Amino acid sequence: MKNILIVDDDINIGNMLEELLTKEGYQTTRAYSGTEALFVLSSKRPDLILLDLMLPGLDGKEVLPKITGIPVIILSAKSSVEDKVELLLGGAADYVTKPFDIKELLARITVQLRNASATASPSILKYEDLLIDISSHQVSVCGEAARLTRTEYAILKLLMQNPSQVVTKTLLLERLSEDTPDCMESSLRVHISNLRKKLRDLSGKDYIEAVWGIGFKMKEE
Amino acid sequence: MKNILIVDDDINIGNMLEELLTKEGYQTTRAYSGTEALFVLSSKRPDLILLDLMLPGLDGKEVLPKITGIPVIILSAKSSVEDKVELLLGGAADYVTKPFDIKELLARITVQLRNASATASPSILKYEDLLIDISSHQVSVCGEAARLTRTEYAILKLLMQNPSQVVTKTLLLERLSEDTPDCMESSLRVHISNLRKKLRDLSGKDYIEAVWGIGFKMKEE
DNA sequence: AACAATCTTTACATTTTCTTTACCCTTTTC
DNA sequence: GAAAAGGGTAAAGAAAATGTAAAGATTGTT
Repeated sequence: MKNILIVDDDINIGNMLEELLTKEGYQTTRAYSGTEALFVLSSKRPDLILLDLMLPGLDGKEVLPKITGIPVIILSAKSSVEDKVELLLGGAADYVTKPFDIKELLARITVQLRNASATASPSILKYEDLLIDISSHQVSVCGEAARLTRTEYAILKLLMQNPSQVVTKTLLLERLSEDTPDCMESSLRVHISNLRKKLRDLSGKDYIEAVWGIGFKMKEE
Repeated sequence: MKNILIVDDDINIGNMLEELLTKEGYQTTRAYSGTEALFVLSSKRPDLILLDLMLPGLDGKEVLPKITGIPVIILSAKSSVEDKVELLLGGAADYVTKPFDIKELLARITVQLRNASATASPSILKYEDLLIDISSHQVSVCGEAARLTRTEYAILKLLMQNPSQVVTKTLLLERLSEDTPDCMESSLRVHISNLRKKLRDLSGKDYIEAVWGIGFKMKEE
């Protein structure tokens, strides 16, 4: 059953939405401010978020960029094109102006959930004896927990998300520099070396294969 | 560069969209009826489709279900909720009513292209028993993976992208020198020889044919 | 401020790939 | 048919990319 987070300080609209969505067979969660929404998200991962723009405290515009991986439909009384453009380009999946038609909203929710399930990424990655639990950020090798640094974790995750695929050095560097701004190729080599060593110490195997001139990939068994 | 198919029988709106999208850096293709749209799609795969509803002959509603795998934004003068719901649930990615704001449309196009690139489908080149998966940088010959060097991969890819065409030595050298600055013709010959050998070891066949004085091409079967 | 964990740089060994060279074969040209 | 030019392959040396250890720089924590 799909779970939808409703973020709106207006009790009436919130209740109406909750009742409507429940009747349609969705589970709902409520939040009444931006900060509360983020708090909820720190422990839960709903399938979709309905986000009002005018919120007490943290504004909807400020909340949006902090949400990743979950489609957000903006619900707003503001119908200015500038707002729409800003939020759509800022990561919103759709923008519906109040007052909205209930059936249209339901249809747009369906569209987003349809998209999301097509893109859905599993929360547990498995590759032979390697396991990554994305949500808890944990890695286990042959049943034992591995202590990886943030960078090592990011590298392994990227490789395991595309098994049997070559992950280019360029892509790796790009992703890693989201956390740490500058990362030379020499540095990447060292991280991979360290990662290999940790995995080897726990399993005896080498899971990572270099593809000369291109990048790295998980070894075929 | 992203390609957008504009399906609209209204020349003025179509021209306006084409000009606008071109200015934004998109490639555009035009179709003026539903049947023409489907005809275009039988040979081309644009990244996104802007579909008008009221079309001569085959209606937009009838065209939509025949489109799969490409996001469709409906552009329509009809603003009735029934239409919106029907089309959104019927597979449309978004629904924009005419008259629309240009900036909003561009933002919604960006959103759809953003979604689509996340779901990126593998692009595969095929030639008899040879397969290249461009996205994962893999080559398989008769089902078995081939270990090609960067240069060998580049040569094979170039040949397979233009099958039945002769790829000139000049062009090959030009492309190869993107990676490695200096590459003489003698060197190219050796690369092709090595490539042939690897393919031959896996398949028993020789796929590459020399065209005297000009360059190389894939052998006709 | 001292400490620990992590990341980056440096340096060098190792491995793979690329280019050159040499020699032989095939096709074209006269 | 002989000379010239184009193409195929093997082998060796040159160049480039990778693997790893160790030292220096950065960051965050107590």
